[in-house]
Amino acid sequence: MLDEAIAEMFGVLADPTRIRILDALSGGEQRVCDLAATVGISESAMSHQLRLLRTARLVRVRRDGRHAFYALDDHHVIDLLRDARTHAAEIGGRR
Amino acid sequence: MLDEAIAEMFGVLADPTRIRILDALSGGEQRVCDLAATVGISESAMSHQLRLLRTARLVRVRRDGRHAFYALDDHHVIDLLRDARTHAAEIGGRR
DNA sequence: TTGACATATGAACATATGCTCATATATCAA
DNA sequence: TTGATATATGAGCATATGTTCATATGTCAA
Repeated sequence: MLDEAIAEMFGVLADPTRIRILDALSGGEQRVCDLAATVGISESAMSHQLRLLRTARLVRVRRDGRHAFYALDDHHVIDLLRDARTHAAEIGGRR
Repeated sequence: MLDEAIAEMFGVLADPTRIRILDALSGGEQRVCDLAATVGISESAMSHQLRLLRTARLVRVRRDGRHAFYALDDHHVIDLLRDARTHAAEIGGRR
């Protein structure tokens, strides 16, 4: 049953757009519109993606007036991305 | 461009069946038919899944006669699963 | 070689996913 | 309050994904 939860969280990470969003957030919190510009998708699409990331607890929101600042939720996200990068780099090197 | 590769590898991990396969393999190498029985899917489906895992370099094969023994490819796979489990457990605890 | 077993793969189908478009909600400035 | 801006969300569409069924390939025993 935990496998289901783990697969679900990997599923949220299984999209290049969302990886780019998390990359962008690794430098610190950012507003939705700035993230959209950085990543290169519409603000609507960004909102949809952020909802997924929020639901999966990969990011968290801090609201201030009419802005919403998103940030990485905890250190495990960083660890996961680092391990994934290391593995991907090794695969790439071996190929 | 690396984001694409990373997302692709997360995509391979984004399925409970494949997580169960990797779990099963964390105890050591296993034949296709045994894996199928353990995980509870047909041998055909298992073959398809193993091809995905093999292509993603998450598992490797050792062939011996008419059997094929599959095993986890490298330590990064273990690390990824461990981090994912830790994160998932924390989320579960917080919910 | 023949027949049985182990694994691999292609086609097809049903479901899931990410985007766009339209619209809703909320906050601030004038 | 009114208009502008920032974010959120529902519906719909096109594509991707996991399974089954059928079939192919390969190995061993008789």
